[in-house]
Amino acid sequence: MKKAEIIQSPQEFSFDQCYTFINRSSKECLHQAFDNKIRKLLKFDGKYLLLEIKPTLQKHLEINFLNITPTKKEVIFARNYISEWFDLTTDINTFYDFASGDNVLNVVSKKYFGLRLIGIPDLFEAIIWPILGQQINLSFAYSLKRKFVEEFGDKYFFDNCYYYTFPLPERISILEKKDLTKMQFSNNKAEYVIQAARAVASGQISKEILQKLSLSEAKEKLCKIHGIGNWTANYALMKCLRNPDAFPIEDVGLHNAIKKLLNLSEKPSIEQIKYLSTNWKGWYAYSTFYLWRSLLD
DNA sequence: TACCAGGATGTTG
DNA sequence: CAACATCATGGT
Repeated sequence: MKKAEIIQSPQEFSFDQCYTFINRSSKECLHQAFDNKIRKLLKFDGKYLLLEIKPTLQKHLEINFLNITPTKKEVIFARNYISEWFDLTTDINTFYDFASGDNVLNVVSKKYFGLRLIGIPDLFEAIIWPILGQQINLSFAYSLKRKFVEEFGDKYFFDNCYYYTFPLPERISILEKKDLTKMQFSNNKAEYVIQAARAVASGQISKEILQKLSLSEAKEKLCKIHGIGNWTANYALMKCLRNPDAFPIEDVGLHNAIKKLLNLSEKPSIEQIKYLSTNWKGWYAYSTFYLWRSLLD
C-alpha cells in the first residue's frame, strides 16, 4: 500500500463542485472521472505518472500514484500540478463579497460555493482546445480533440484502459495540413493548429513570456498567431495564465448563461455584457467560469 | 429544412 | 469600417 499524498484545500473549496465541472463531458479524453474520483496521466522527466484524486473526509485532496512509487521530485511535481489545476491558492473571498451584490453573479456565486477555476496548466493545450472549439458545437469539438490526442499524444495502458497525454507542440509543428484534415479538421483549423504549434515549439510563445506581460500585451502577442483572435487569447489567458481579468466576452456559452440567469428573451449583446460586467474588475475570469458552470444545471 | 454551435479571417461595399 | 461569406459537421 503506497502512502497517499494529501493536499490541504482552502476553506472556500468544494470537491463536488470541481468534480461536476471536470466530469462535465463523457467525451473527455484527457482524464477520467467516476465514483467521485479523478484519474489523470502526467508525464514528468520521461516517466508516466498516473494520478488518482479524491476528497478526504476533511474535504482535502488525496492523491494516489496508481502505477509507480514516486520519488520526492515526482511527488512535488504532482502536487504542484494538482494545486494549479484546481486553483487552490487563490483567495476567492473578495470574489464572493462583490458577487453577492452583483445582479448577474449573485445567485451563481452562492449556488456553486467552493468551485475553483479549473485550469489548463499546459499552454499548448490551452491554445489548441479553444481553436478546436471555434464555431462548432462542443460535442464535435470533443471528438476532434479525441482524434487529435489519440493520434499524436502519448498513450499509457493501465487497469484495462488507455490514458493519454496531450500532444507536444514539437510533434504537431512538423505535420502537414492533410494529417489533420483527414480527421475532420477544417482547412482553417488544421492551419491554425499547426501555426500555433510552431509558435510554441519555437519559443515565440511560452508561459514564462506571457506571464511577464500585461493583459493587453499578452493578448496582442497571442493574436499575432494566425487563428487566435480575441476570444481564444482570453480563453488561454484565463485557463492557463490565470489572469484574473481575462474575459472571453464573445463566448456564446457566456451569452447563453446570462440570458438564462436574467431570463432574457434574446442573448445579450456585447455592449449589454460590458455594461453588466462593469464591476467585475479583478474577477472577470472567475465570473465567466461561474457562469459557464451554470450551463451544466 | 434551416439555423446555430464555447470564432477567425478574408473580401466586399 | 461594417457587413457578409466561408469553414465542416453535429445537434435540434
